[in-house]
Amino acid sequence: MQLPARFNTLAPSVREALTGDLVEVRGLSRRALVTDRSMLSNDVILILDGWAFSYIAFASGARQITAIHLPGDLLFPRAAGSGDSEYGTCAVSNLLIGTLPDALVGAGTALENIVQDARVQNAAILEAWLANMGRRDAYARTAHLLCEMHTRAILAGLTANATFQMPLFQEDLGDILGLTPVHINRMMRRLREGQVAKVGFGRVDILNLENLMAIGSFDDHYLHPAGGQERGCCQTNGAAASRCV
Amino acid sequence: MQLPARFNTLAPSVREALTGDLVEVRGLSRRALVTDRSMLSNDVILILDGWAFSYIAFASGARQITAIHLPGDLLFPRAAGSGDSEYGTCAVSNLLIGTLPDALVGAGTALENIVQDARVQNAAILEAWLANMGRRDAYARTAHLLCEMHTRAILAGLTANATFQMPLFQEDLGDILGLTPVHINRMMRRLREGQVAKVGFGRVDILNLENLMAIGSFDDHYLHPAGGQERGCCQTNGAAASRCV
DNA sequence: CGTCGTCTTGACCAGAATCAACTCGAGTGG
DNA sequence: CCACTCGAGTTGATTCTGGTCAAGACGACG
Repeated sequence: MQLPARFNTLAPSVREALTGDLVEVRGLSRRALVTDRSMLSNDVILILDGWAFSYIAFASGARQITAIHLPGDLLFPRAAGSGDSEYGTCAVSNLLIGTLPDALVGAGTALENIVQDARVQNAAILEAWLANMGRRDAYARTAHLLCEMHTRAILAGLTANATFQMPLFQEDLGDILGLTPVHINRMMRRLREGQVAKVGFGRVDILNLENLMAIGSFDDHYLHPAGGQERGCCQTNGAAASRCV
Repeated sequence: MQLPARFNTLAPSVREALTGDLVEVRGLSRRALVTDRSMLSNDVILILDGWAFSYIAFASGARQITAIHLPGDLLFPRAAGSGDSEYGTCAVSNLLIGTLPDALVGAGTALENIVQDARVQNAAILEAWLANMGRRDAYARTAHLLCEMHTRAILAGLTANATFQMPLFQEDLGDILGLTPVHINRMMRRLREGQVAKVGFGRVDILNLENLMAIGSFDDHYLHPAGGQERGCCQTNGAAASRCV
């Protein structure tokens, strides 16, 4: 069992625990649902290879993608939803996943920290997405997403340069960013014409990363564990938010 | 120490653990920052009385509120942020909070389940907000938020009917919903003129709850622990999402 | 009484949605 | 082998939701 590159820095004992605790490793094909089987428990799903995304689908037909999962990411499935909204997770590309049973992941286990960190990380990304949607226009939003995916692709060991695979349709991107596919297309054109990034054929080529980051006012700190090396670093925050005094 | 109504159903032993573990109970005044002191650890903050919200503030001056905290809610502070975004939590009204030390909240403690549930709940709300912003127009979004706050006010024991205090400015509501204060105002007028809800003076009066829920296509399941009574209930999900086959 | 902060309203503008058509490549079947 | 379909991407024309700008109302407070 080859673990995702994300885990390369872990202590061998933890890597072994992770590998050993995996049950029900299985492959899924493009666009298959991953959350139909593991739903009856608090088991955690580990992405071993490929991409997936989680979404909320409304009865109206609208869909909001709430998370993208890359190799090494952990996924905490939710009950299938009720009323006019359905929760789900589905494979973007061909996908290899494993299940970590509830019991092996909770209090006092070797994996506790990993799982906890993943929860915190997932929440941080969700907050960043919320801020992205609420407070940036379509162009900046698109740029920000590309920056995030680029950084995460590097962290997942999927690339070392400015090119990576991103097997999402423009319609998917729209459902991530709260835009229509047509408008995603226009934003992509704008990025292309500005020599900032080329997106298409399931691939992203970043032509001018600095520029892209500026457009999306991207700051990667939310993708890294708190405070760099030290966990929970402190800094007195004199400035604070101007509106909260 | 009077615990929020949310905890009334807990076993007495857990209530005692909760009360006993609280350190540094303190009061804050309107609009004071709560995250400046507890930031140096993974301590958890419990809202004892009053409202608070967490936000991300951009260098540009824009702000996105990422969570509203009511009495009984738990809050997991994040480092103060860097680059062009600042994270923070501030008191909406006068606020009483307590701190639960990291060590008393982790693996094997009496509070483990409570804390875990709170994390899951916080994530569920965040996802609902994301979907709200991404896939509903301003009117529906506003209605949805009012429904959520109403349900949560009931769960927090702050009201038993269709009226409750909500000490947020229209500017705050805008920063929750990704709208301008002017447009929030228009949506409030529309709700008022449609005899659906009256919002103002720090108070919400829901005149027609059924209608309000319909406008916001509100479904409260995400505010309740998984599956109602049973934890992690299973239901085979034949329908699934139409676009993920 | 004047100032300040919040709410309110109207007029106007712009960013994104909508609608509709066309391109292009991959399959598919006659 | 070619016509056909189908799905995804691309583009333009038009509409409309929500933003921007600016002014006034109103209550709290010094």
